[in-house]
Amino acid sequence: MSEELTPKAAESVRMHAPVAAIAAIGRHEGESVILHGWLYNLRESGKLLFPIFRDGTGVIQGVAHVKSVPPAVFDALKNLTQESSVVVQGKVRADKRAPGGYELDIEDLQVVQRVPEADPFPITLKEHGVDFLMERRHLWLRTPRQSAILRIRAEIMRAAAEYFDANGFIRTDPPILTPAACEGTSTLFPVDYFGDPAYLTQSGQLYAEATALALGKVYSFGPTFRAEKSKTRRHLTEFWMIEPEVAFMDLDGLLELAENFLSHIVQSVLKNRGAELEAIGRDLSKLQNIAPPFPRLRYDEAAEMLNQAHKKGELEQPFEYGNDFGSPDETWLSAQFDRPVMVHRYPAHVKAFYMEPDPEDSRYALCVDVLAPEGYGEIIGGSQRVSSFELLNARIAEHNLPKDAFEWYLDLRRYGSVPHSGFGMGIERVVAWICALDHVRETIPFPRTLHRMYP
RNA sequence: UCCUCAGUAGCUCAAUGGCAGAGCAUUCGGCUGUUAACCGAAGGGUUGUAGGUUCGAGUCCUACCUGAGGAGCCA
Repeated sequence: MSEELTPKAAESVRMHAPVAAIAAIGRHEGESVILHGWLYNLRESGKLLFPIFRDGTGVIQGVAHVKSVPPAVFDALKNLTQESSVVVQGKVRADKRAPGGYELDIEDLQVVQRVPEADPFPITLKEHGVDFLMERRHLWLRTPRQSAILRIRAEIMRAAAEYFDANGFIRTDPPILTPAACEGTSTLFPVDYFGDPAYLTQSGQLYAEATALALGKVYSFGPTFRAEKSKTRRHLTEFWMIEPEVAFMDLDGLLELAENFLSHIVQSVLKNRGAELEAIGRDLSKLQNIAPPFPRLRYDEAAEMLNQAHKKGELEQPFEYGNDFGSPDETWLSAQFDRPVMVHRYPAHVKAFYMEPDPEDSRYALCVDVLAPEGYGEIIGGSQRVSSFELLNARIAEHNLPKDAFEWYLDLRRYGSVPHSGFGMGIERVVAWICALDHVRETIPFPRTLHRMYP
């Protein structure tokens, strides 16, 4: 292998031009540039070749006529196979016929690795099934649509961290390995920790509460794991969550934080990744009106809306007051608004043990679920946390949780307890909504689902 | 865990119980502006597995395997 690379590296000495990224190639109009990339597709028409190159930033069509390039370059181009890696030099020319506005008049070509035709790149430009693509996720990522989604994902993560960093939050990441089940073992992945049982975290929240009482405003950002056998377009067993936690913040403050935070993310994606959104066919008008204030709905009001919807035949199943919303309920509710809707004050008994009861009516919890529009359902879940030692202690007992494992968590109420609130936002669901994808498996480079661990 | 659906060429899919097919991909040939280019030709099959019904099964029946969609649970 090394003897094959050496002469080719030497050959590149003959190329003299700046290396350009396709996304920014317009800056070099009229100039010769070098692209580092791969062959995306090759069309030919007699003595004219139209190779399309991609470099990870975009796609551009090259043009080579048999008389315009050296015979060796023409032959090498003509014999290129899909996804062969190349270094190509050409002159940038504006062309109205080109989708990106520019074409490359090819001058020189160095083939880094030619994909053999006996074993061609499996993902063609035609349709493929989900199973086939998921088995080849490592190659599927090279397609324009998938790489655009990953760029948008990266922008969502960047903008999310930017919002907190710019507003006085300190990033404090929780452990991934946790010593005990927080809310029952059934949803956790067990691991062997030097002979002792340990679990992959299903939420950093409890730890974020500790760091919030140390630092005031904090957030954590990392992977979380759920061993539930969920098999839907909204679930992964490994997903990324960003979780702010703020000391002295009540539920009203949390609602404001959530709407400002989400709006910042959407507006940042529109500003910095508009081209990618258009490339995947996103209707931008649906995102442009994502700005505060978001509609707020008490659980009771939402329940009433669901009942009316059922009477009108818009919902198949009747909603039973007192239950948590089912998936079809959330989908219907979120489709009623042009921006995320914040449903708050659920019945306490359907929510987690650590949620503060509403002082005006203790049957309700000071909690909120944020449902994304266009039927995307829950993207944020949060609450004001129980601040009373006595109440939290009683709740832990009621839920038959192992008290020893929660001693440190109770300490947070023994020593300088304050009202505090926080939420968790699932990154993949936000990416799915902003990109209008029908499945979260396309929102993360290598999804982990119930039946898939490869690649 | 439950419900529904699917599995045929490398891929996407056809085939009334009666000869295993098409488009794309690959190879060869043609074309000086192609836009998932097009035109012509070639190669390519243990119809998911096991059993059963039948003169005859890709097709009907049973079980299993694999995957997908949904429910529950959740972000």
